[in-house]
Amino acid sequence: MKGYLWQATPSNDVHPAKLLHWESVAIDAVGNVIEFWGFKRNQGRVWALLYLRDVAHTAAEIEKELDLSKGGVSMLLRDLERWGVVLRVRTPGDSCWRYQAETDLLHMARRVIEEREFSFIARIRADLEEARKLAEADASTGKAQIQRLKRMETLADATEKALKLFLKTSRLDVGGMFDVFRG
Amino acid sequence: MKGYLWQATPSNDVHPAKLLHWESVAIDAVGNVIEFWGFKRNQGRVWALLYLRDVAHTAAEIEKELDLSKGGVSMLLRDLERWGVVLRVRTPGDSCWRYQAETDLLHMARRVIEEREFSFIARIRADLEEARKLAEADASTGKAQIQRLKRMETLADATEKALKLFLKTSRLDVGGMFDVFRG
DNA sequence: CATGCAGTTCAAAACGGCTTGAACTATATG
DNA sequence: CATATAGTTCAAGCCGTTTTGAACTGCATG
Repeated sequence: MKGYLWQATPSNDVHPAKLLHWESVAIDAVGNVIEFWGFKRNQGRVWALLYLRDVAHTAAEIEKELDLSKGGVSMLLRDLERWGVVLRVRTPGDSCWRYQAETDLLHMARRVIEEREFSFIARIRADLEEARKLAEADASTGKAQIQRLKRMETLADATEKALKLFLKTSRLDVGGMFDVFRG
Repeated sequence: MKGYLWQATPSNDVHPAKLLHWESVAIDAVGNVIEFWGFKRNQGRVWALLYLRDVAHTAAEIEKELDLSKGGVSMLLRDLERWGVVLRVRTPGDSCWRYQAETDLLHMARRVIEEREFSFIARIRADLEEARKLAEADASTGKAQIQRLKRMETLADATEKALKLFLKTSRLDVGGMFDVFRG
């Protein structure tokens, strides 16, 4: 959840490798959702390219199609592979790796978010609790202020609860997508 | 939902106006949650200061307490006022405005997110739909690709559904907080 | 083992959002 | 009306994140 003022791929750009127009529209759309989920736009774009094409591509091909740098592609693929949404395969005769899309994105988004966000919220709650304890220890603190600190803790609680429900929901919602994304 | 590697207010900083240590811990914690919700960290900090102190402050005071710039405070207050979480009051005798916290933050967070996110998701869905239509119009598109484009639309659907539930939940969760945050 | 291409690394550049601060406008006061 | 102080605006600067590209490593092949 951040600022969402992305550029809308107004047209086939100047250096297009061979991406069809509709491909780039779809690929960028996926890039935007995934960015919304807190990942890099280009992680989503790489995955989307591989998923749409349904053919294992080499890093060099991805680089040309999406107009990214060699180093960038390498790092993006490493992330996607680590998260299990892209598979690195070596066709028997061929001497270099090819990459292909694997499983759906939300599956991985959930996992990553789960691990990332909860420690985040836990930290906030810990800070608020610490603040309250310090305030309580300080004789000059008014009763009402302690009240307000406690109420702020509810803010963290509510956020955590909401986040939990969010993840649980996306698990259920996506239940049907589990298979939907294969083939 | 973005990267959450914030600095933990390790100690009373160098130029503190007169913020107590526990105050700054709490204020920063609120800044962090609110940033998580997609707002500016300092919007949360300003609100938190006013809420914790429960006394109307002048812009100059806020500026000193939180070590912000004059211009920054002006803009932050404008946003908070627009969202209805901070009230601008003028005490009879006094010649300058004072600001005080009003209602809880989640109330406003929900409203703003609601309006912001849905147009965001709508846009993504529209792009995916457009891509699919273009692909369908192109004779060279394979059947399987159209399938995959449709499946990508489920990604937007699932995201939207999850978001809706998220907001609804936060509404329920916060139901009890509605009053909790007053006085 | 020399050559060349695939893949990795990382310092530096590019980018984007946030904040600053100086110039400006508005408003109160004598 | 002159002056002072509060509040606003916005171009420029700052800062964190992402991307680039050149140097490097590793591996396959002749």
